[in-house]
Amino acid sequence: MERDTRLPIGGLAKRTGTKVNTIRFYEDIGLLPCAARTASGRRTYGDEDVGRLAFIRNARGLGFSIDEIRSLTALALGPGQDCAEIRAVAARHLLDVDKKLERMARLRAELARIVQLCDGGPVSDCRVIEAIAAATA
Amino acid sequence: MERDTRLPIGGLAKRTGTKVNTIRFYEDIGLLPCAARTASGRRTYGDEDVGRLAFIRNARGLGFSIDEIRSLTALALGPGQDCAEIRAVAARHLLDVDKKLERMARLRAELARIVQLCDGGPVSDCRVIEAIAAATA
DNA sequence: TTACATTCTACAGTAGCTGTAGAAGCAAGC
DNA sequence: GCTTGCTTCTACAGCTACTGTAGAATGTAA
Repeated sequence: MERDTRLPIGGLAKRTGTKVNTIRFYEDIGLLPCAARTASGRRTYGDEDVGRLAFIRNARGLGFSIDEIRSLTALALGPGQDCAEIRAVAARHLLDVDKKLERMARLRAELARIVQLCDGGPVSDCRVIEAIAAATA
Repeated sequence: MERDTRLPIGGLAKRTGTKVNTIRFYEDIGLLPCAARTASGRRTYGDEDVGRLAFIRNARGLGFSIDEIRSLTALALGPGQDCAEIRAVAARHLLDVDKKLERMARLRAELARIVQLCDGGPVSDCRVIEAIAAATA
């Protein structure tokens, strides 16, 4: 059985695909609790820390902001009947993502149109600059 | 006929939907040329400045970075036969946008799945936190 | 022991602005 | 002429979410 699998900060970094500096940064801003320290002052991490950091990284990967993650973890560690709020945070974020997607799709179309203005024609007929100057996106 | 329609910085700001500080920022970083000044030292802008700022704002709206805009204007004001390069900048940016869109669509799907884990079930069954912790996006 | 890797703190830099402080100018009303 | 209130000026701090660096200390392997 594996036990006492304490990791130094570099180990945690490798395990979670996070940079060492980022881990310290999360601790600084209170997103991660202060790490335990060895006698010489170095941070050590256990399984719980691995899980918590993995959660943070996944949430960031899903586009949650640091503040949203703060809310999520506060709710998750809180009284217990706040699941509706947790869902609300995620649902709100989903709406934001949908808005961004929509906006990006419109932008993409406009951009493609602009690039095509040049397609096939002689180089001297390029209207890309004018098209950007008149863009509506 | 309208002539001598010189604008103070606030007027240019309104005209182009840009904040005053942003205009000064663009001048600072050399994206806009140094503005002409009145006797008392205030910036004044003419039609050309309106056009150039409008171009910058549209390009930003299309997601071009400041550096890309720098390239575009340099090419546009340059020798003249660089249109292929202009198109290349825009096409490269389009590819970037496509990549981002793809990534966001995947993320959106994962997020929707997670939010749905809660749908209709009793509040105490919410698995959003666990789902985020195990997310693959 | 010597060398190299890792960690420590502390701080500067990234993009693209945005906001603020404090001083000066300007235009209108009385 | 004077006051009020808006705009502008410079200069700098702050925002998000990290990332990179310097310089010192500590750990590990040959």
